[in-house]
Order: sequence, then structure tokens, then C-alpha cells
Amino acid sequence: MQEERRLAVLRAIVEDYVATEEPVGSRALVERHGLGVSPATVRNDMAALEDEGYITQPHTSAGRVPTDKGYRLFVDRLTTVKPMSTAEKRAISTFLEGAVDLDDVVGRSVRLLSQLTRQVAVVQYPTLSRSTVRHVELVALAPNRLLLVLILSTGRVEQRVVELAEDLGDDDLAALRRRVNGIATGAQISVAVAVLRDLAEDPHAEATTRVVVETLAEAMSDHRSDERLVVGGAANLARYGDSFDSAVRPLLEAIEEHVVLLRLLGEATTGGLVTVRIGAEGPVEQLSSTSVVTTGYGPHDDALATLGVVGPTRMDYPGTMAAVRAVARYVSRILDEA
Amino acid sequence: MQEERRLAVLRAIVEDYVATEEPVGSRALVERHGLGVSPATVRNDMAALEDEGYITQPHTSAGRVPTDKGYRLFVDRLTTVKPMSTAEKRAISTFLEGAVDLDDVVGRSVRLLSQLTRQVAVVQYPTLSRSTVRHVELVALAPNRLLLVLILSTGRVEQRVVELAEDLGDDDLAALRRRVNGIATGAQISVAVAVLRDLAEDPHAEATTRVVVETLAEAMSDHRSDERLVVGGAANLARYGDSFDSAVRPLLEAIEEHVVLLRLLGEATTGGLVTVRIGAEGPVEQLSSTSVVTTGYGPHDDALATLGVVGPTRMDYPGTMAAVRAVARYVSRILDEA
DNA sequence: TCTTGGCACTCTGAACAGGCGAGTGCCAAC
DNA sequence: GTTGGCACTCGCCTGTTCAGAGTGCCAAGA
Repeated sequence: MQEERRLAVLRAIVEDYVATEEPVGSRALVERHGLGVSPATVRNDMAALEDEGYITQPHTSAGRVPTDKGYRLFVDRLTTVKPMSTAEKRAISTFLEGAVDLDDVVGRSVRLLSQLTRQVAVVQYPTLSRSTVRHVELVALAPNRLLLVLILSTGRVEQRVVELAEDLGDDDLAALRRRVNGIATGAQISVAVAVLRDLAEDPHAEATTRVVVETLAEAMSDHRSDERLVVGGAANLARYGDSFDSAVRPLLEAIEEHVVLLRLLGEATTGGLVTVRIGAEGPVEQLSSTSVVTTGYGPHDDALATLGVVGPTRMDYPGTMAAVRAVARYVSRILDEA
Repeated sequence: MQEERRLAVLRAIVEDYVATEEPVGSRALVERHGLGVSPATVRNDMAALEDEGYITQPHTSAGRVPTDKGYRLFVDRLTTVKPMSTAEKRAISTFLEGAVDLDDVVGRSVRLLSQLTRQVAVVQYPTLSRSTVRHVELVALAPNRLLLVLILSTGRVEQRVVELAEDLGDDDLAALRRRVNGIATGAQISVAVAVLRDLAEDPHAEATTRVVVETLAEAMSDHRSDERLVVGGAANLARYGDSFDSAVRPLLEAIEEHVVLLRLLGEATTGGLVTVRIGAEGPVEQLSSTSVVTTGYGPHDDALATLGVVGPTRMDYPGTMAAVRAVARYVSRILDEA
């Protein structure tokens, strides 16, 4: 039972610190939370918690602040992800409902997430590799220039221009279009790429066919698109105010470097599970004072990509986790419909 | 001739202040620039410049700092936009050369511009209204669902999904495709929209045709796309360091609010002219300590959109103007080719 | 009439000292 | 195991001092 109270004290410390951004002392703690014991008792508990590494004091005669380990315990054992209110749910769903295409869905998600959490939001575009080809279109820009348009099941559109060695008639173009679509349409990207590559290397095939097919395969396997992501809510960084150098600067730099952000997002998790990485647990050492809350999303509960929030270790974990989970769920549903 | 020297003094003050970020005093001035006169003389000139409002001192017994008016004079009369070195030119051109599509061109331009200027770069997508339709593609997702893909001369692709009241056979689809392309392909957006709208309102036309045509017209006239822009180099804000609240915060907020940024970019200028708006000259009062350097770009010297840089009033104007102009020129050339 | 050296003056920013208060740790009593 | 009491430790705030940078102005010189 002391054990229980100690955890209550830790939870109270975390909550107060997140709210006030100031080290929290024993007196304030008993006053604000109805702990039913005296400050002295709380002090004993605090001393114990400090011994175990869950909290520290910035300096003697200051209140206590949670450590990364403290936040970790808080998230693992003390957090019940609070469900969103129905009003919030409705707001989310109407906000996302109006999207006209994939870009729009992603854009809206970032904005929504950053506004809900008042933090920096990151949304990764759905991966190509697991999606299927919906249609390939070939448009003649000139007799010897072709625009390839690749439309995927996720709603993404890729385009490439190819120069041909020789002019191509309308009939040839139509035949090529039929052929390519015969191969690719409906197939999974990975499969389509393999077949197209084979054809591209077939010495019996026409040069024109080969270059077109090769470019298509390239466009499909181009991992640039896997790595596309959108960031929003950078203005929320302004609220950091203090700790500019230690927190804001590296984060701003990470935001520019999408490669770093991708590492930060990590693997997509499925089934409504939310991943929380606290401080130095993350893969980027410059960001040792920021936490990352992510989850996967995609149609049919297939985690095609990751979305989440980056913020100070001192953040409202329950609220952020709830928001991330909710947005992922609604975005997935929208992708279902499309 | 004193007049001349005074201007030299102003130029020296601006250059030194931009370089050191510190108020510049009379002694430092004569030492660093070979002005050939004594500090006392410079002091007299400074007093005159201050009377005329070109410089101020933050407080008595500090050096001088240029005012907005001072920067204005500097830009108007004292600046010779220094041409880029051939190495820089080549770097720019190879960096932009590798772009595969419009998104890529825009993305690379932002990155390039922000790296060249070490500032926040903004690139607006080419406007729809002046571009022409290259091709319209209709893809049957299901018998009663159609994906419309609209390909424009600028390389932009718009897509929409329409639900049809009744199923559509392959032949009907092909006929519709021919018809729509007959109307739109090659036409200017504004013309195409007008014709399509007419058809959409024609009571004799089939319902299916009408809904498709209507959606297309909508996609074409959708001004969302005019307003799309990409921002990069926010990490450079970290270099502000001081003046966080007065400069960085409002800028971060503006970066999120694309509407504000669009106002900030203003009208696109043609013919290699670079617009410079200094401090409060701009339309956004929160950004009274930031300057904006912009120019128009587009194929065939047709200013379809604006691109530029946002930074502190205390910036390297000659260098920034040169970079903005150079990037605009190269991007325009690339759009020419496409 | 412009330039220059000299000099008194002003103001900022850094460094330092002292007092206040929040918060702790420990101990003895319950 | 809990509680009240008490001495103690620091960080923060305030006030003061001081050096340095830079100015404005004046009188002398070109």
C-alpha cells in the first residue's frame, strides 16, 4: 500500500510538472491532489522514488522533476488512455471528411494532429510497396515523348516523362497501354515491378517497350515516395520558450531532415497500439529531450505508414496518445473508403 | 562629396551590422573599411544620417544600427546584385537538373534556396489559371465509379473520384474520354472551364457526362492549387537565437498559415526583377522585423508564381537577391523544357 | 567650410554581495 | 508507518559597483 501511494505520488508529480513546467514540491503536491497524507510522508516517498531513479531534483532545495524512467513508468503503468469526447470525435471526423485526394487527407491529418496536441505532428505517406496498381496511363506529349501516369490503390499518383528513340503511332501507343495495364493493373507493386523488370531486360522486346517498362518499374520502386512525409505545427515549438538550444534547435533541424524524422517515426505498429519513445530511448541522440508518440495507419488495419507527434519529454502523454490513436483510426477509415 | 561619403558610411554600417549583428561604432568602421577619414568625421556623418532617419542607436553610447529606411536606401542605391560565380551556377543547375516531376522541382528549389541563403525559403506552385490542359484521363474504378486525372502543362496532376448514378460501359467510357479531351486538351484552363461549365449545364446532355464534366471544371478552377506552396529551411530560424519572441515566433506562425505567406509573397514580378520588402513595408504587421525578397518565375518568362526568401531585416540583401534571381531563372528554364 | 584630436559624459553589461523563501533531510514522538 | 518540527541548503532577486565602449561637442587646424 505504500507502494501504491508511491506510484500515486509519481503520477501526481508527472501531472503537476506537465501542467506547470516547474519542479513540484511536497507541499504543493498534497494540496493539489487529495493524497490524504502530510508533506513529510510525501517527502519520504519522494526520497524513495529518487533512489530508484524515477525523479530528480534540478538542484538541492528545488522540487522534483520526473526522469525519463519516471515518464516511462507513468506511461506503462499509470496511464489510462482517455477516450476522446464525442464532440471531439465528431470534430475529427468532419475535419477529415472533406478531403478530396490523398495529399489532402495527409495534409489535413497533420494539421488536425498538431492542433489537437498542440505539438509538432508528422504524417508519413502510405508506403508504395504494399499497395496495388490501379491503372497506368500513357499520354503522348509529342510523337517521341511519353508521359507515364501511375495510379495506385492508395490514391497516390506518380508521373514520369520518357523520351523515345523513335516516334510512336497511336495504334502502337494503344497496344502498349493495353499490354502494360495487362501486366500491372491490379497487381501488388512488388509483383508488378518484378514482372516489368523481366520484360525490360528481355532482349526480344522492342526498345520503346523496354524503356517505358523500365521507367515504370523505376517509378514504382522509387523509394523516394516511401520516404515522403509531411510535418506540421512547427509554430507550437514557439511555446517551448525556454530550452531553446537544447530542444527547439535540434528539432527544427530534424524537421528539415526527413531522413532523421523517418528514423524517429520508426516501424508502424498495428491494432491501435501506440508507441511511445521517451527522451534518449529514441534513435536520435540530439533529440534526447523529446518524446515521440506514434502509431501505424492504413486501410483495413494494414499499417502502411506511421503518423505521430514529436514533443518535449514533458508532455501530456495520455492526451497525446489518445489524439494520435484517434486520428490514425479515422484516417484509416477514410482510406478504407477510397 | 560629403554626400558621397555619407552613403559610403551607411553602406559600411549595413555591411558590418549584417556581418556582426552588433551595433557598429565609428572606430570599428574606419578600421574595417578604408574610409580614409578619422572616427570623429564618421561620427559627424553618422549624426547626419541619424537625423535623416537612416540609422539609430539602440541606446545612448551604443553603436548605430540601420533603420528600415536605411536598408531601403541601401538596397535601392547602394546595391549591385553580385552575379553568382560559375561554380555556384553549375551547382544550382545540376541540383535542379535531376528533378523527376513538378513536385520534385518545387521541392528541390526550396531546399536549394534555403541552403544558398541560409534563410527560410518559400516557393509557390505555378498557378493553374494560365496553364493549359495537357490531357484528361478517365479510369473506371468500378462500373459506377470513375477516377478523373487531369494533367496540366506545368506538370501538375489533379485527381478526383466521381460516383455515377448508372454503370458505364467501356465504349461509353472511351467516347466520353474522347469527347472531354476534344474539349479540354490544349486549351487554356480558363477557356476549358468555361466550355465544360456550359456543357455541364446543358439539359440535353446525359447525366453521367454532366457530372464528370462538372467535376473536371471544379478541379480546374479549384483555387486550392493556386495557393499551394512549399516552405523550407525553418532550421535556419535557429540562427536567430536572440529576438526569439519578436522574430522567430511570428515567423513560425506565418509558416504554418499559408494564407499569410501568400500575402507576404505578393504579386509575381517578371523580367528578372527582384522585389524587396523591408520590415513594416510588408503586409503583415507581426512580421515588421522581417524582410521578404521575391521574384516571379515560370516558363517563357511568364511569371506563373512567386518564389523567394523570408528573413530578418538584417540580412545580406545583395547575396539573397542574387540567389533568388538565379534560382528563379534556372527553375524557369527547367519548366521551359518540360 | 570641412576635418580632426581631445575630453567629459552616458549607458550597458558583467561581477559581486546579501537577504528571502521554497524545499529538503532528518529526527524524535506518536 | 506517519507526522510535526527544525536546521540547512541553494537558487533567485535586488542593489551596487565598475570598466568599457561609444557618443557629442568644442576648439584648433587645413
